[in-house]
Amino acid sequence: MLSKKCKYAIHALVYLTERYEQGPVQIQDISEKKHIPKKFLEAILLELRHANILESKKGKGGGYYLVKKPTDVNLMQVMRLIDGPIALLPCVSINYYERCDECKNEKSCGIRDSLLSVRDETLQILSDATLAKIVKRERQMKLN
Amino acid sequence: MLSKKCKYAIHALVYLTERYEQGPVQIQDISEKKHIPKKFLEAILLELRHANILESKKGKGGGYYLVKKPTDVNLMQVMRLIDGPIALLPCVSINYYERCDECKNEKSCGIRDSLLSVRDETLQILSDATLAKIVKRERQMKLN
DNA sequence: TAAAAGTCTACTTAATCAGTAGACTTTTAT
DNA sequence: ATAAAAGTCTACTGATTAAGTAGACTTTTA
Repeated sequence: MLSKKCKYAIHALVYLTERYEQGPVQIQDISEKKHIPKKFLEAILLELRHANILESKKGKGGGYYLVKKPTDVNLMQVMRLIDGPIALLPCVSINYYERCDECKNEKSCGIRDSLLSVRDETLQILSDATLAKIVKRERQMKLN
Repeated sequence: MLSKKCKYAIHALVYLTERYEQGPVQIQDISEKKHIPKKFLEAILLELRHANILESKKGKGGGYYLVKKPTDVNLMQVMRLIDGPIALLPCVSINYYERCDECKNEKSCGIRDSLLSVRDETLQILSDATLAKIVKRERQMKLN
């Protein structure tokens, strides 16, 4: 399961994508509309800013806004940033690889094989899910 | 990520599958061969027995053995049993469903859609990964 | 009947999750 | 100039879970 932090991050990003290039949005605003604890949200947005996904403007009239293009941010990136590994075991992880004690030979591990497939399929779907696509899908859905 | 407990459970099951219908295998044996802390392994095997995947024999010459057929036990079952939900969010979970506060309308949630795909693909792969297939794959791999 | 096995309850210890508090800095409108 | 509005940053807190451990107990068999 994703952490709540990650879920909040995604929802905040979707909110900011809906307001892309419309000036800064205040934390307070996002917090209220998306029901995310304000203080917690502050920390999350800061993290997204440090990753150069968001930028902020301080002072009155300030707030957060998306600097990357909505087509250039996807769920894989966000999940990796906030929650870390996507793979189900360290021995099939790309960014957090660690050898597995239980098997002498990784090549002949029958478990690894399936979990590699899961990882690949998951990465495929998540990297295809850009903020642009998510928001587009929501707008289309709402027409029905 | 899977818990270590779940990883241990899978490795123990594979070990018992390799010895299917060859009489009980002692905890000590599994523990040593698979490098799993014995006391921890005891708890895991007990859980698998309560789920009617394993059966045990007490007393001297006792141990654990697989009662379900190796074709009837798959990674989806084991992961659900030990770690719980497979889905990445409660709102896309089959067995642990919970409504998501952030979206007014679940149908029009653009995030949900991708995570449903991830869940479906994952379940597909994991339920196809039976103990029989895993062991078969290992045996074939070892020939090379 | 002793030794070998699994069973069960109850700890423990460390890490992570999900936040909160509060002082600080920057910016803008008056 | 300065008050108010905004984000920044460090440090804490409390609850839960992960990963085991201890130890007494029961069952079986040679």
